[in-house]
Amino acid sequence: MPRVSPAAKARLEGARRMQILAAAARIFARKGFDRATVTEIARAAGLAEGSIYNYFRSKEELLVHIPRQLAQPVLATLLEPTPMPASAEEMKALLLRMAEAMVERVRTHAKFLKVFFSALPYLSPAARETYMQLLPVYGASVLERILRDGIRAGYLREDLNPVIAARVLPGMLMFFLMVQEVLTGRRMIPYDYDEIVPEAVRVFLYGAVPRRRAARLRATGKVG
Amino acid sequence: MPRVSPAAKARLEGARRMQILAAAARIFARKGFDRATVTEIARAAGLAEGSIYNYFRSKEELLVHIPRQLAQPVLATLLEPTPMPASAEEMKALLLRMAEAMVERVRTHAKFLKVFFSALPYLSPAARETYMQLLPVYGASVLERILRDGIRAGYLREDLNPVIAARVLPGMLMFFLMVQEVLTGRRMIPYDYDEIVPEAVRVFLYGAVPRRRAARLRATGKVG
Amino acid sequence: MPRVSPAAKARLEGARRMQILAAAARIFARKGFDRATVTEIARAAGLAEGSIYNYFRSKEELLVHIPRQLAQPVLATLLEPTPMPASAEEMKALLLRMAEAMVERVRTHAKFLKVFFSALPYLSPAARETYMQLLPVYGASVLERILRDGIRAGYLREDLNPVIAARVLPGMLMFFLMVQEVLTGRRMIPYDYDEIVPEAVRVFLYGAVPRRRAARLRATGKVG
Amino acid sequence: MPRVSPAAKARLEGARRMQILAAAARIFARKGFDRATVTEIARAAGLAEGSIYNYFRSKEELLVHIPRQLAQPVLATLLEPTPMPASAEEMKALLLRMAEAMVERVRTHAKFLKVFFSALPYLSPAARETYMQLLPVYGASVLERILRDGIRAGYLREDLNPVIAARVLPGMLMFFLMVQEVLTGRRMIPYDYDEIVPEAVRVFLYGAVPRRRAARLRATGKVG
DNA sequence: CATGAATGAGATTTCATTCAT
DNA sequence: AATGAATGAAATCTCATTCAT
Repeated sequence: MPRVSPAAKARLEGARRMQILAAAARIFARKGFDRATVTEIARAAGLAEGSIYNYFRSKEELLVHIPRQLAQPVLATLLEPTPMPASAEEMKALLLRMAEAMVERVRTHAKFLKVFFSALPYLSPAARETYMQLLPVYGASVLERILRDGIRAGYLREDLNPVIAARVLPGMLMFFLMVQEVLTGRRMIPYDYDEIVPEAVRVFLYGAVPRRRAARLRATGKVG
Repeated sequence: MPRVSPAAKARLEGARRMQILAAAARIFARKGFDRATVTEIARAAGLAEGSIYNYFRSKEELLVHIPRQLAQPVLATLLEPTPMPASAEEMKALLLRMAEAMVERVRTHAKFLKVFFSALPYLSPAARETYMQLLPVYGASVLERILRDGIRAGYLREDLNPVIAARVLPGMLMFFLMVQEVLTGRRMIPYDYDEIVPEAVRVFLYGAVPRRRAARLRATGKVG
Repeated sequence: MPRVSPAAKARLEGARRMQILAAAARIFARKGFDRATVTEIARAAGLAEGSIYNYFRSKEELLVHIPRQLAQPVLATLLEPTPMPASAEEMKALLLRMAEAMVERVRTHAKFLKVFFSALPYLSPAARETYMQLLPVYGASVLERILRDGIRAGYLREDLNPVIAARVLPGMLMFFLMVQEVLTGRRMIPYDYDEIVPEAVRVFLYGAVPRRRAARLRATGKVG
Repeated sequence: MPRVSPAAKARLEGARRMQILAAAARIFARKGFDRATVTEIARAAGLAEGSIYNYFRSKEELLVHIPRQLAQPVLATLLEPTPMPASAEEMKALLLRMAEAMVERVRTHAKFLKVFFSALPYLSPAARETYMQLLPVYGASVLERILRDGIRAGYLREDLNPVIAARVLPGMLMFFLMVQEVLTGRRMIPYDYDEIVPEAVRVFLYGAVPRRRAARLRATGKVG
């Protein structure tokens, strides 16, 4: 005969799991998966080493469950439904907002992403599969839909490949973010993100070549 | 009395070091830094474990020295002097060549990059510093110079920020490459790089917005 | 005020103890003393781990109490009184019956005997003493009496040593049984026990040497 | 280039293995497989814990290899080519010699056998398989051949089943030995083995029933 | 009494590094 | 310089036992 209701018990167990995962994420972020020790994680969670194993079968399981419980909110906001833009200006505003959100999220979760990228390549295939579902995180599919709409509506080039463009666009900032925030952890150029982000969006939308000249080039058929 | 001349000896020692580093890179790539064992590396190099320590002080030193000796050639070709483009078309051709080279190099060294990204965040500060010099590998500084020239020559927008643009441009492909080639190892969209690369370059140079419309928008002062 | 009478309470407690010991015996039999876990035993007994400790002080106590409560019945049937045989034929029939009973019992309790032999040598002296009383299980003393009677009645060799014979006879089958049923758990020769048992008894009674030849040898005084 | 000849190295390694196995056998014998610790075994062998693993892959492997290297001599002498007996007398002499050897060996290795029987039932199937090959140690197959020859030569009953007889004969002494020497470690009857062994052989060869009477019984068809 | 989460000692195993040869 | 056996610290995981509820 249980002294606490099953519901209360489940809630309590869930809380403990969260508490452990949070500690694990902290430690993993600080030292990497292989260098973090279970004892350390337990201490960080305010438990004894053995207690961890009442909630997770192994150290690897800790890693596998971190995103599911911890990154879920991040993923959620990233994928929340966005109103389709009706013009190039609206598109620009939307892209700016998305880019700013991306920057903010990466910077906030830089430490976690560090673990993420470190551990991923060497996890067991099963664990990797679990992680994989998190990867489209960078929102390529959302972008693709938006670009496709823009082309149909005529405010984006009709010869733009939305599949490819949706995959190269995020990288403009993401790679920079990865290097600066996740890998090196130090500022690489003397600009803030509120300068970098608009510039990236402007390049994406209008290109590096001056409009007049570009128009001329296109008119004479020299541009591909 | 030395049997071999000091020079010959140095050469021999250099060769041995290269041989060990090559083996280490292979093993690190396959299993990650922490999971690779010194014994394994020694065997792969055709030596006994103990012998490694005649050439490197520790396992970490192996990692630290890999880029310097191994990535040097990669870096070299990337940075080899390129004739400055004199027009947008030449610029486009140059960017295409650079992008293709980048794709080829990342794909060739995917396994090594895997280690690189895995190990980097958790290395000792000293080791990290060593690595750092490799990071501009993606050629940002070269690009920056090229863009600056283009602006000065007038075939790139005069309000383009060459510092930022040089950092966001490589990411367009690099992030995609990282995810597809290094992290997941599986194709993510049904396009080959000979379609992806030109599209990325085209977007960078001419933007996603149609030229005519863009020109008009810019003329009415609503853009930028 | 007790809700139940002390007597009822004692009965209940006794039942619980039996229930736990039965579960322990099952698990010990399956995995051996050291590899069985208290949790496992508790689950098999339909209790939680902690509850075990309300009835037994430790895991070893479980083992110590198993024979007393559980092996008692086994032992009892094994030692039940047998009518003395009056002739060699009756003796043969009796030995056959005893042997068959032994085979049946060993096979039935193979799992229990497995624990028995595994744990015995390493128990605390006290625990071992408890077990020891089970050892004459193989009924040597009963046999000895029967053989002694047979010699006195003249249908067994007068120079037969009943003490020794009573100890070597059971082994003919027991050792085979131990190896085949308890230790390896697989059939070792292509004969069933209904062929093996009579053959063993026949050898015991009439020997391996042909009667005529034996008679001759004995007559010439060469045997002995 | 090895400093020591491969032969010398192999010899040295073999010696170390023996040294470790001897220590393992001692410790296993004292505490049983599960309660013995690798550290303990290492200390007993005069090594550090880790060193054990330079010679054996796991603790279980230690157990598995003990018989092979330790019981090898025992087995060897047991299986050494024996001249086939040409008469019942020679057969008797041979059986006596074999039985005496068996007694001597069991008594010498009583402690090891204790471990052997304790651990066997719970080993991994693979390990058990390895052991299995040792089990016919008690010489059943050798005996079987000898009995078969005896039957063919006519000095053993032609209706004797050599397969069964070869399996029940060793048990006559082995079971007694197991109980007295291995399990309880104390003398159970007031006879020495130099009385027990001949009596067992005599019973096996000539049976418990007096020859004359047996002959008569067989003649009247009441036996067998 | 029943429960089962918490505990932490202890066991096995790995592996970077040392060092005698 | 090369070797690889030896080392032992450290890591993961198990499980008997306790104890608050």
